Amino acid sequence: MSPEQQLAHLAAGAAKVLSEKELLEKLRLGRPLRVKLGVDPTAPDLHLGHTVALEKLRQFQETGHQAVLLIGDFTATIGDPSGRSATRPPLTRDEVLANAETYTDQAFKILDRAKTEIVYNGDWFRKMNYEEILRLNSRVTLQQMLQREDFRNRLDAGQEIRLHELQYPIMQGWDSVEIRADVELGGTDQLFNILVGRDLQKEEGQPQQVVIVMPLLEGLDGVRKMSKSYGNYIGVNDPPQEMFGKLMSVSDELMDRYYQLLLGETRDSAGHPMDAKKSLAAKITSRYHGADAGPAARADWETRFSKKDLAAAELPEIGISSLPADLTVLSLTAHTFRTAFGMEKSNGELRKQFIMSGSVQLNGEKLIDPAAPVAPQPGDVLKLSKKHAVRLI
RNA sequence: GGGUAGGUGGCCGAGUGGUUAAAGGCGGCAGACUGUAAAUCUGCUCUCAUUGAGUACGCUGGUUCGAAUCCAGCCCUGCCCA
Repeated sequence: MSPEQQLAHLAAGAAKVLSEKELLEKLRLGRPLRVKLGVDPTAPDLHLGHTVALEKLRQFQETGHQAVLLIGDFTATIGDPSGRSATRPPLTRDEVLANAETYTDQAFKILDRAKTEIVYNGDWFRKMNYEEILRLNSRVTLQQMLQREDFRNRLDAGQEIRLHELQYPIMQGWDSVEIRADVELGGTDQLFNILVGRDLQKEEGQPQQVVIVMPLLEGLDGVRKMSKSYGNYIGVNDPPQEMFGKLMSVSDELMDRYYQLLLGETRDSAGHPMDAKKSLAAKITSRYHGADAGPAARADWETRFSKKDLAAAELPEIGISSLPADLTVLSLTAHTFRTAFGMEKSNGELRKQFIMSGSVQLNGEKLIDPAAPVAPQPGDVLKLSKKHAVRLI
């Protein structure tokens, strides 16, 4: 590919490229560019929001450039204040390292492991002494930091900003110096941090990195960005059925967004929105679970939700022998939620919401008395809610 | 260091001695309707138990028959001043 073709390919879908001109110049150097993507292992699981930038990194990789995946093991113990209205609780080092492990494993569902350089910023930050930290800090002014929207907002709203949070952009910027990054990728919320990297590189006499920021992917609620802490995410490791199901629950508007950001396509507005959504869900499920997984999840989903044929659907199974003694509707419901779905529900919640509302059904028959004894047989289907059902074996 | 405002349930936010487990909103969950969409409607939303009980309004003590509400000390945050 010519530099010009590369440029078009690599800039596609970005919210902002600073600047295309600089990127073109770098591409014309004819050497592999060092493309940095920093990941913040504050949560172990990668979700589709992360994949937007990872996909872009892969495009660079496929075009012959060097992907540098920076694990922010040190910075994660601070917590990136980006886009946050409150201080984030810090993680311990062990938590961070454990997260980083699963994180990279999942990242390599997208990236080519053999061609990816992985670096940990703890490697340099842990060695810094106070003198060096002061020197680094002296290069940035408070005013510069306060240009950042989220700091500014918090300041204006009278919310606390702890000083260590101000360090985050500086540290992220220093990472770029250490890596000698030619390009840094990130979400739009990373723009400021990435720009700090440019400043620091300039001071160090390095060529400045090109900034490519990708749009932020909204989470399942369609409002806030996808994030583990909002609980509105689709994990890369979510099982196929769950992934498919979550995608089916998004609004039509959000579906269009997902088409654009995750598939790089525009949704065909001719067909029924539901069909478009099924197609989106199948494609994404296939992407992370293999080509067969999407169609399989789709067929399964249709059996279960379109035809409402629970008897024929793939369901989690629960052994009758594992059930507690003196089984009542209440204890059966609690046990099933816990073992099949890992959900702890209070008795009041189970009683009032699930049982007495008629949500809990055994083979389609409502079990509305929490205290009533039940004796499920092998093959019975226990439905807890529209989205939760199991087969007893 | 001084002054001042404040700290209420996941969040926001009422509440200033007693029907206050604490109005209202948001969020969340369940149901109806549907396309597991949107919109709408209904119910639930501290915990345990069948009516009932326990725990809860920054923390610790105190006043009182009774406190989220009054008093004292402490901790924390914002703002103004130094």
